[in-house]
Amino acid sequence: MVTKQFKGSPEEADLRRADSLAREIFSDVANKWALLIIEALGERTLRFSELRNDVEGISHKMLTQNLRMLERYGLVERKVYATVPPRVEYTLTEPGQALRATVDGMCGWTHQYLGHIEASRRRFDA
Amino acid sequence: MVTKQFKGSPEEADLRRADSLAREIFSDVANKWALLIIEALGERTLRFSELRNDVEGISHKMLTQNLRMLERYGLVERKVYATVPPRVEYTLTEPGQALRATVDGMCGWTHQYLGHIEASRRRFDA
DNA sequence: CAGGATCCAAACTGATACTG
DNA sequence: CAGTATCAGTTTGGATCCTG
Repeated sequence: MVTKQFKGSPEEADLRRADSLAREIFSDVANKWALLIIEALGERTLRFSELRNDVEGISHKMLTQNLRMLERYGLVERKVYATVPPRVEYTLTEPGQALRATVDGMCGWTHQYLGHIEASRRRFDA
Repeated sequence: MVTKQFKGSPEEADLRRADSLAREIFSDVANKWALLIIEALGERTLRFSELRNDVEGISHKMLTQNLRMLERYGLVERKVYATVPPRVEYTLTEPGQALRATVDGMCGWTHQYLGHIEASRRRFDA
């Protein structure tokens, strides 16, 4: 839609594009694996295999896929060392660190309301 | 694992259970639909059909499914009015509001780094 | 070791039909 | 109106095999 006619001002158009872009980014980033990777990277740099261990339950494929996405978005930096065997390190960039701050908030929230949620869940299931 | 032997103290056991529970909650809540619903509910109460409109792109099925999950976790309250036609309203509970605060943070982050991300993406795709 | 490619299972979607 | 249920089609995820 909104392809043939355009009723609003150019500024309105920009806002709409920005909104849909923001929404797209949000949809990509707001998935558990991406956020758990961000959280795992915390302050320290990690290798692919270390991430695989730290982010419990993540598959090889999802790790690769999400790392590519995060790299593409400029949230993590990928550093390849031309050694044998190869060594690849991932580090949060500044935007990545900023995101991590909010993810930390979510983790804190989870722990804070753990008891409440567990109780509510038990109640609901009865 | 950790079923046959248990090496640590009982306190350690509790911490592990809490951690795996926290992780479970995080995994459920940290998906785009749940977070977008939380965000949409913001301060105001919304009906099912209003949510369907506000959370752009969500399917009937995913909306129902996520609302049940959020209700089960005690993050949204579901209020049914026995009228014809029926009216069902969803409101954030206090824990839900607390979560929303962190989701707001993520939304803010998205808008703040919009330009940076878009640029990085373009660079990566080249 | 890192990660691409492949195949199969599970999850999501959209449409539609049915209930209270 | 607000669901539940179901079906077909698409997408996503996991496991495995292969390479530099």
